[in-house]
Amino acid sequence: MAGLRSGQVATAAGVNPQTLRYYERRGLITEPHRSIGGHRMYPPETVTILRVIKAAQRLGFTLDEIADLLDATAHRHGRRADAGLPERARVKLAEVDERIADLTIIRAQLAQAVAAGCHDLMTCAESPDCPLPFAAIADRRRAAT
Amino acid sequence: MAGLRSGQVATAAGVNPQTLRYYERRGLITEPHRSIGGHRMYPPETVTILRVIKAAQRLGFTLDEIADLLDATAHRHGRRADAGLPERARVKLAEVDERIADLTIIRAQLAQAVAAGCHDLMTCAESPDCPLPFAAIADRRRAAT
DNA sequence: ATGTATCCGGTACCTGGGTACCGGGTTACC
DNA sequence: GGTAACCCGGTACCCAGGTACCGGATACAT
Repeated sequence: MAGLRSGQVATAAGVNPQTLRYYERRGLITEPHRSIGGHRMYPPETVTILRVIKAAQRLGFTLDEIADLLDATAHRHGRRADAGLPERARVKLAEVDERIADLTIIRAQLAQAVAAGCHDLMTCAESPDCPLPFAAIADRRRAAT
Repeated sequence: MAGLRSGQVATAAGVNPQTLRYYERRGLITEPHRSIGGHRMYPPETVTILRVIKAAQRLGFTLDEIADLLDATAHRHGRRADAGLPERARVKLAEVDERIADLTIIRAQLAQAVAAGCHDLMTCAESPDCPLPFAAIADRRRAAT
């Protein structure tokens, strides 16, 4: 009846016990009941929630986004301007596509450098024959995930 | 004759002036000469070096790797067990391929979630019909860049 | 010679997602 | 009822790659 202790939950979900407290601070899991002595006693579904969090992380959602998503789930009585899962998944999908496109360009450049036999960055930088883009795209900063 | 001041170099290379000092600490650029008053006076090729660094970063090399690469360039009198640019580029290329493969799987899962019309993570987690992998792969941790 | 722009070193802070350590209190099992 | 294993809150630290702030000194143009 009492519930699971933090160590049990952590083991069952495959996470570090500290992570539970961290997620609690971040608002990803709700504060569990406490034993008389102050120890956290978790309901069993917490393990599922943790698995959901980990699955969502693998899909590229940040902890903040996941918190929102779980929140939206929790009190899903209608309106709530923030988009639900389907919408967010579509947005994330677009982000992933963009990231793949970025990496594909990078891949091509690396392949060219290998093919051209660039043996030294500084020499390449001064040679007009080097395929590497030293003339910086410079501006499109911070690629995601 | 004196050389460029840090602000001039930073502007020319499109980086923050603080970044120059940071790179110096990290061993990416060598300590420049100083004016009588102690101000750094850079040789003009520093701008090229910075562009090279930025280009290499875009290709996915870390600052430590770039430091090594520039180092290897600098005193390239023969032996030196650490691989040169061609070898490193091949390794990095493989890493990028792996990352693209990862993202492709993620992309497919997101697309499935969208197609299946998953509307709520917690509900999905309990439904056997949901395509999302809640039963964690869990172990293959920390995907790169 | 003076005003303004720039630079100095040192230190602290940022993002994101945790992990580690501490001294002391609680539970569980025999 | 002892004792081992666990948990508490609080704080500090980790990764990478920077950025920001500070008081004071320098450089350069006039």
